[in-house]
Order: sequence, then C-alpha cells, then structure tokens
Amino acid sequence: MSITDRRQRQKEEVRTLILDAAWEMVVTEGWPSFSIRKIADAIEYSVPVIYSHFENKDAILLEFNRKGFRLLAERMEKAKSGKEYPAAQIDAMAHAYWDFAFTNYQYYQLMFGLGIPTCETARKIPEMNGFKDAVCASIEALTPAGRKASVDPFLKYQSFWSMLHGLVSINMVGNIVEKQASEHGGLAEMVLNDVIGSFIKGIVS
Amino acid sequence: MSITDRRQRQKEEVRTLILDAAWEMVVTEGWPSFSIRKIADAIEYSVPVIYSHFENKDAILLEFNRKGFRLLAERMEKAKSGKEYPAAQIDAMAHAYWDFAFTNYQYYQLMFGLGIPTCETARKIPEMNGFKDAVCASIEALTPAGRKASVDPFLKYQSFWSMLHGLVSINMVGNIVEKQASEHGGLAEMVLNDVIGSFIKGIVS
DNA sequence: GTAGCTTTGCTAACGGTGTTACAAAATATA
DNA sequence: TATATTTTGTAACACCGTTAGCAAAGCTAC
Repeated sequence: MSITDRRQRQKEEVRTLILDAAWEMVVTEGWPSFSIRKIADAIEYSVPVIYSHFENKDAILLEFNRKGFRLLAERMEKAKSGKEYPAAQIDAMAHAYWDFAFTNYQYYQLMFGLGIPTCETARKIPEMNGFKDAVCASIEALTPAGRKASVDPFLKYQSFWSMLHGLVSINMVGNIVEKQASEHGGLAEMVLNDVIGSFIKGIVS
Repeated sequence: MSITDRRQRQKEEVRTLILDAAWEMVVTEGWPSFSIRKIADAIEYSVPVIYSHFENKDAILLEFNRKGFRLLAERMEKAKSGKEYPAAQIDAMAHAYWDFAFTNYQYYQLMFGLGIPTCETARKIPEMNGFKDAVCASIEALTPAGRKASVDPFLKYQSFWSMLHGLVSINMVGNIVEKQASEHGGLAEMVLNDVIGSFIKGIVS
C-alpha cells in the first residue's frame, strides 16, 4: 500500500522537477531554447521519463498556459480587492494586467502569442474563466441601473480585454529594455489611461 | 553586358520562385511546415541555392512581414478613399483592418504574433509607416479645432491600433471555423462597433 | 577551339529538434 | 532466491537550419 504511495509521491516529485527545470530555462534563455532534451539534461534523467509524465511537448506548454491564467486571475482579484468603486476596480485591474504582462512576459508570450503551438490548445484552459469573472463583476457593478438594458457585460468585457491586450502586445514588439523604460510614466501609460478612461466613460454614460 | 543581365533576371526569377513556393506552403499547410528544405524540394533546387538568395530563414520571414504591412497599408488607404467624413474613415479602416486580419490571417499571424522569431526583426520594417500615416491623418482630421491641444494624434493612433489588434487576436485564439462564423453580424462585430464608437467619442468630445 | 577562371549548384555533413521501439536495470512479489 | 513488474536508458527515426567542400557548367581570353 505505502509502496505505490511512495512511488506516486516520487513520480510527482519528478513531475515538478520537470516543470521547474523547464521554467527556469524559459526564464533565463527564452522560449526558443525550450526543449525536451535540455530539460532531460537539466534534471539528469533520460528523455523518455519526460514522456512518461507528459504526452508531448505541447502538454507541458499547456500546463504553463493554465498556470499563467491562474496567476492572471489572482492578480485581478488582488487588484480589485483594495478598491471600493467599480471604476477604480477597473482602473486597478487594467494596470495590474499591464504589470502582469511585463513582469511575467514569458507567461504572457505563451498565453497570447499567436505563435503556432498554442492556438489549438487554448480551448483546453478552464482557468480563463477566473479572469473573465473578475472583470465582468466590476463591469456589472459599474453599469448604472438605467443602462442595464443597453450594456452587455460580456461584450464590454471583450472590449476591455481587447484594448488591454492590444496595448500590451504592441508595446512588446521591440526589445525588452525599451519596454521597461516605457513601463512607468511613459507614453504607454498615457495610452493606457486614455483607453481605460474612454472605456469607463462608454459604460457610465 | 546582356549576359550578366540575363543572369540577374534568372536569379530574380528563382527568388520569386522561392517566395511563391514558400507562401503556397504557408497558406495550405500553415506556418509550422514552413521549412527551407521543403521550399527547396518544391522549387526543385537544392537547399544552398536558397541561402544564396536569403541570408537565413528569418530573412524570408522578414520579406513576408514587409509585404504584409504594405498590404495592410493599401487596405487602409482603399477603405478611407470612399469616405468623406473622418469618423466614417476611421470606422471603415477599423472594419478593413478586421477583414484584413481574418482573410489574410497567415500574414497577420506573422506580423503580430508574439512568436519568437519575428520580435527582433520588427524594427526593420519601414512599411509600418504607411499604416500609421493613414490612421493618423484621419485622426487629425477628426479632432475638433477646440481639442487640438488635448488630443495627441500619435497617442490616439496607438489606442486605435491597440484596440483593433486586441480584438483581432483574442478572436483568433480558437479555431478558424469559429472565426469565420463570427465574422459577420456576430458578437465580435458588435464588440468592434462598440470599441470604435467609444474611440471616436473619446476624440470628438 | 581550348585553357583557365568564375559562377553556380549539389552532396554530404554537423549539430540540433520531437518522438518512440526496445533492451536493460531496478524493484516488488512469490 | 527466483519470477514478474515497473522504471529507466540506449539508440534509432525523421525531421530541422546551416555550411563546407567539391563537381559541373558557363564565360573569357588566347
């Protein structure tokens, strides 16, 4: 009984070993050097043990994808939690989204890259709902009673997300040094505020 | 004199042969099967002749990237050309942008994917200016005389682009059949109209 | 026309990738 | 201890981008 138990435990240890080593590599060397063979080398196991934990390379990517969305949802909740007024919540979430994208840009790249490997797997991520729920709640709270009929929260949520993602990804094209330079007080933040401002205005009036 | 001339001509023929074969492959089989070896096979030349026309794989991608931006700029100009009022021009460009993204989504994927290979090369694309100029012109025309001081056209241009790109790329995650279904009259178009509406409102008032 | 030079193209290799069939080693069960 | 089972490693397959070296073809000059 305890033998299969220990084996289970050991197996999961190797699993996290794989994920940790993979993430370490992605952070230090970027996505191009994400490779099964390098992971195997790093954890000092042979290649096939990785295939006994994950069906293929994409399965590992999916894991990080889900983790990324979980993280994003957490940040949204945290950003909201301090604020009382819905408009302030939305503003805080927008800035938190921006921060998330640039401080965890390896995640962001994976989550939203139109890159080839992740497109088909995107539908397999239930964690996306956490983000959606957090944003929708604030949008509904912001909508004045008189405008409930003409404001579709889900539609506004998509607008919100689109604006943010567009802003982020356009600012990500270019190298990293520039991005960090534009992170605080630069043109990008002015655009962010501009966009959020007109978004909120579009709901309340 | 005419000998080197003919050679020049033949060399360029092979060059376009390469680009045509490559594009054919990307369209029919997607970016994952974009490979130097397959191109060589398709044009019935050996691999090194491709390297005599392009420094490496990324150079070919850069070529398509520039072509994509040229195409996008053309579409913007064409969309504007029919409309008299700046607001109508912006609306038309937004819809043209949307159409461009989904009818040429192989281009769009290359141009804006946060995918790894194209990020560093993005700065090498002068064709991006055509798009920028088309949009900025309409924004400036739309800005009321009394608001010229408080509306930065370049900032608004970035907002415009961000919103559009965000909308497009969020709708691109998922498979292609869904996208085409949502192309006309669906939720996505409502979001598009919503977003453009509040963008225009944010400039004129 | 032939000798030499230049251009052109191909073969074959190097080092890398994801993936898997199969054998060996380690472990658990009898 | 011998057998059965599970775990792990070796080595292969089929790709990939890239390049060195060599053979063939074309052009130039005598």
